Amino acid sequence: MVITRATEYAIRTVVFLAQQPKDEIVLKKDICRTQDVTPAFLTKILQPLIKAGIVSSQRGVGGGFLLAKDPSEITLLDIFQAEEGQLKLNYCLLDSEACHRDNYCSVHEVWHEAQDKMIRVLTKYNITELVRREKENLKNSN
Amino acid sequence: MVITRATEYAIRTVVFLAQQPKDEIVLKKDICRTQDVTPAFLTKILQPLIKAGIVSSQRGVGGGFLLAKDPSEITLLDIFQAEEGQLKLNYCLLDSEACHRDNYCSVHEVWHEAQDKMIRVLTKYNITELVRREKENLKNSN
DNA sequence: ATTCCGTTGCTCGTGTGATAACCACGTTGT
DNA sequence: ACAACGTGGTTATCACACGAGCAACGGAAT
Ligand code: SF4
Ligand code: SF4
Repeated sequence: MVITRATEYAIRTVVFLAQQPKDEIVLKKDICRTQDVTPAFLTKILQPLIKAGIVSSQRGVGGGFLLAKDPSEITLLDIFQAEEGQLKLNYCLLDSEACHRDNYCSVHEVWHEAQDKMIRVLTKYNITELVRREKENLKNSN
Repeated sequence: MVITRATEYAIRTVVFLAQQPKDEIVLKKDICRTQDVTPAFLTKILQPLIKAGIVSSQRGVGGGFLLAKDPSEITLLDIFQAEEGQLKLNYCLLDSEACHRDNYCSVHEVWHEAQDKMIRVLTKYNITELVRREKENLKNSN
């Protein structure tokens, strides 16, 4: 019951990209340096983000990565699901075949409610908002 | 990001015990039969519940398991934490040494909020309530 | 002696976190 | 054109931890 390091790094990466000037192409090694991820691992992490249409990439000299869409249209849930697949707290929540008790089980309903609440929080703030709040946090700490 | 089978079975077990007449001692094999768990695995699962003071056990002839306290005082979070330890969605949420960014990171706050919401749901209903709702669900489906 | 639970150790498979080798593509200098 | 170089892309592999489950033996109660 904990998010993977891949998801954590993916979020850091997207937030970092969103902090750059719009359409600025960022080198992999710059992401690595600033976000404390190794290049090899970041390579792996970026692919799902690209496939999910969150990040796009450019090969060759002057290549690198940049956001594929406006950060205000990206949520933490998008990044999470790109890395870990559909969010589910228990198997019975997605596959109705998973447990024959699900039509009367009251625990099922509680997991469902918990999951809904969680998804709501993860979609509540987009990346633009998170960047704004981070900047504000830094300003206040000075 | 999914609860373990151990937690799932532990919850089933506690709910089952709560459905029995008060202070009725239940055999391990009866729990297994009704809740679809193997005895060997259930043995392992029950120990944390006993250590957490949720279930108590009786050895010897006529022995078995029963709830150690009133089901109205047991929440799903209690059972979860007995099996999986402290609930945390990301490492930075419990250990403040885990990430040096935590004093300004806005994502940290979001995880915190998501976790709080989840904990609130898992403590909202006690086992007595869950048993009542399950009985009601069964009645309505007939 | 019997019938229970408790403890311990083990297996086996899968997932996580990470590395590296090699491939494919774009850019640039000639 | 084209070759060299600088990027990211793909794939295979690794060590390790964890999840899920099994079994053997030990210990308490009756
Ligand atoms: S018993 Fe309830 S909570 Fe558990 S898997 Fe079945 S439906 Fe889901
Ligand atoms: S970057 Fe933020 S969310 Fe990620 S571990 Fe650090 S404090 Fe937590």
